[in-house]
Amino acid sequence: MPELPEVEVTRLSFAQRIAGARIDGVRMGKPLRWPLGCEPEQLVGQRVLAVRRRGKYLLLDLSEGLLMLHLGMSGSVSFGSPLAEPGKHDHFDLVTSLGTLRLHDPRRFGAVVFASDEADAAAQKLLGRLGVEPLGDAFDVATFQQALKSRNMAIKQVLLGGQAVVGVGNIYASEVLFLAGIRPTTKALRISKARAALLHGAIRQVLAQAVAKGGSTLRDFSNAQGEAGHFQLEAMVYDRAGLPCRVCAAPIKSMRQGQRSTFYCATCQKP
DNA sequence: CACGGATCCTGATGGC
DNA sequence: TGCCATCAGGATCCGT
Repeated sequence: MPELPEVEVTRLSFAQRIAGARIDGVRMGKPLRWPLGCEPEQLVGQRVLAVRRRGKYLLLDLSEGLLMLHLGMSGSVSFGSPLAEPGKHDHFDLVTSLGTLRLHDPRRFGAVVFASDEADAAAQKLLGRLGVEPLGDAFDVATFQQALKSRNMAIKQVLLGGQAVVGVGNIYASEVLFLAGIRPTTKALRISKARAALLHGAIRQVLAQAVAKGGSTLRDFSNAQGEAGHFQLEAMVYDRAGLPCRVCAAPIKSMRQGQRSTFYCATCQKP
């Protein structure tokens, strides 16, 4: 469910409401991808100062530490008071004076990890190698062109890799390449500067628009207040194999790249 | 180092 | 209460 826009929409939906809250308790369900990294009691009594985002991670700044949340493939967050009794896929509750933050994650590829601060080894392991934020000023055309020049890999794989830029997941990778007119299999280092500039613009445009519209998701995305996103109504290629291209009417093609499905229009997107 | 693949887990879907 | 194969929004880890 969660690519960068969904994570950001989730953040926006509860960051203000949880700010200043005192942590009163922690409830853990089944194990997630990684252990919490501290005793749950260590969190109790701390304050949640702010909620930030880095890539697809939600970062809760605590009065004495940092709590990193990742939604994996199937995670979603809700925040409210009171919340219903935890269901079988609710694997982490942070009970606070202002409401309960709950991670619901059927596949359990998500994680909640504590670090004493951002320089902590636990934080560096997860955040240390992340690329530049696509919606920030540091994501400039020249740097992006440079990053592509060194990669002898299909451009779609580079986008998913998270080193040239973070936050582009499997859905938006197909969408962004369609908008830029670039075939997903094109090697990154063979993309001209002009086309790299187009791709750079497409990434910013698509992600920013998805955030503005409340996040995407084909099936079940909703923010922490339970409101659904609308981007799925506008996918140009993702999950549209065999359907006519919205621009040229040629049938959308699908293929596998690195165990992930890719969708593209062979007419609109050039190698 | 760069790259490709296996891997974690549960649920939905479709073919037979 | 049918069974089995395939696929799903991520990304780390490991072998080459």
